[in-house]
Amino acid sequence: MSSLASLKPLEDTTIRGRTVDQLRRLVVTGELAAGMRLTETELACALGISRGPLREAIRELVDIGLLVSKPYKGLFVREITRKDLEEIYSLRTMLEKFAFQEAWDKRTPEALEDLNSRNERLITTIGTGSDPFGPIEAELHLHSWCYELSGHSLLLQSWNRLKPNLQFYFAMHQQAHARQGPERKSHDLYIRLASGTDLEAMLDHLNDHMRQGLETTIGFINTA
Amino acid sequence: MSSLASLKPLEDTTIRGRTVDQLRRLVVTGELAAGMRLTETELACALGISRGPLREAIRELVDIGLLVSKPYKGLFVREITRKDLEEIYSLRTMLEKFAFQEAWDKRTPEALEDLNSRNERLITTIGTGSDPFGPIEAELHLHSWCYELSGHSLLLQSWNRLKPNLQFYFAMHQQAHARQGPERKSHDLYIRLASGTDLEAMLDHLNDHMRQGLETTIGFINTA
DNA sequence: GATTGTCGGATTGTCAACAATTCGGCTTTG
DNA sequence: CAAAGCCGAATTGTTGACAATCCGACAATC
Repeated sequence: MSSLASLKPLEDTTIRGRTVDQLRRLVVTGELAAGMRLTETELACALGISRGPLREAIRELVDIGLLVSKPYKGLFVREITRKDLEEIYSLRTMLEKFAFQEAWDKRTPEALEDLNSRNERLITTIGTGSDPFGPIEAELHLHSWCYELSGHSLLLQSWNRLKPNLQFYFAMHQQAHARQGPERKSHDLYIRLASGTDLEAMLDHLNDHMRQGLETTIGFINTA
Repeated sequence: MSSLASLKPLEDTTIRGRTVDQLRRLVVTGELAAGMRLTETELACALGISRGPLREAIRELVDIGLLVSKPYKGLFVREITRKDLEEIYSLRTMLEKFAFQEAWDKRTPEALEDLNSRNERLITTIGTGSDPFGPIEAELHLHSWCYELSGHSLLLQSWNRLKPNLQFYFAMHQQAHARQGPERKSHDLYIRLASGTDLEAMLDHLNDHMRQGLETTIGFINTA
C-alpha cells in the first residue's frame, strides 16, 4: 500500500498533453515574455510537431487564460493588468474560503499531517535556491490542500484553472524584483489556524492573507 | 448610436465555433441522451465536417464538462449524479453571492431596468409554450444579470462555464417530468430584493433560492 | 484630403490519409 | 481451471498539404 502511494502518474504520452505542459511551463516561467507574439507555424516548427495537436494545446491555454489568440494576427502571451490581478485574487479568496468551509469537518489527523508535510516542503524549498520556481510551486501545492480535502471536484477544477495564472504572475513578479519568492514565516499563521478549531478565524485570516499577497505584489504593474 | 447598439455580433463563421454551438445545443436539449456513446468519426460524418475542427470543438465541451472522453473507448454525453448536482448548486450559490456583492454598488437605474426587462422576458417566455427550452434560457439570462453587472470578467467566465451544466440538467429534469420549466412567481422575491437596499437579505435569499432549486429537482436522480 | 477599392503576404482554418495505441476476447500454458 | 500472452478490430493521435480569411499598405476616386 505504501509502495503504491509513492507511484507518480506516468507522464502524458500524447503530444498534445506534453505540449500543454511545456507551453504552460514556458509561459509561467516567463521564458516566453508577456506580450510576446507567436504563430502556430513557428511554434510547431520549434517544438518539432505538427500544427494539429499544437492547436489543441494552444486552445487549452487560451481557455485557461495564459495565451490570447487574435485571429489572423497571431498568438500572444497574456499580459496582466492591475484589474486582472485584483480579479484573480478576489476570486481566489472566495474559492479558498469556500474550500475551507467544505473541508473543515474532513480534517483527519492524516490530512493535517499532509498539510504539515506540504509546509515542510515549502520551507525546505525556500532554503535551497537552486530552482527559482520551486518555492512558487511549493506554495501553491500548500494552498491546494484545502481544495483537495474539500472533495468538491468542481471547486478543485476551478482552482486548477486559476492556479496557472497565479503562477504566471508570481514568476513575473519574482523576476522583476529578483526576490526569492514566498517568505518563510508568512504561512505559519495559515497553518496554525488551518489546524485549529476556529473556522471563522481561518476565514478572516484568508481575507488578510490574500489582501496582503495582493498589496505586496501589485506595485509594479503598469495600470494599463 | 442607437442603430449601432442594435447590431448583433455576426454568427461564428468558423466550423469549430458552429460545431461547439451545435453540440452544446444537442447536449443541453437532451437530443443526445445522457450516457450516449459517440465517436469522432461518426460525429464528423454526421455533421459533414472533418475531424480536425470537430476535435477542437469536442475538447472545449469536454473542458466545460458536457462530454467525457474515455480515450480509445469513445466519447460520452455526461451523466449527472446527485453529487455533481450538489456541487453545481453549491458553487453556483457562492459565485452568485459574490456577484451580488460586487455588483451591488453598480446598480444604476438603467441596470435595474435591464433586470426588469429580463424578468419580463422570462414571464413572457413561460407564457408561450412553443419552445420548451426558451424558459430555461430566459431564466439563466435573468441570473446572468448580476454577473455581467459585477464587471468581474473572471467571475463572468466562471459563470459561463457553469451555465451549460445547469442548462443540461434543467432540460433533463424538464423532460423527465414533462413540466413547463420555471414558475412564474419564483423570481418575484429575487427581483424585489435585487432592486432593494438590503444586500444581506439578498444574500440570504440566494441561499434559500438555490437550496430550493436543488431540493425540488434532486428527486429523480439515481444516486449512482 | 479623406474615403473607398484593391492587392500581396501572412496567418489561421480545414481536410483526408496514415500511424500509434488501446481494449476485449481467444488461445495457450502451467 | 486460473492466469498470462497474443491478436485483430476499433478508436484516437498525428501529419502535411491545401483552401479560406484577414490585415495593412498603396493606389484610385470623389
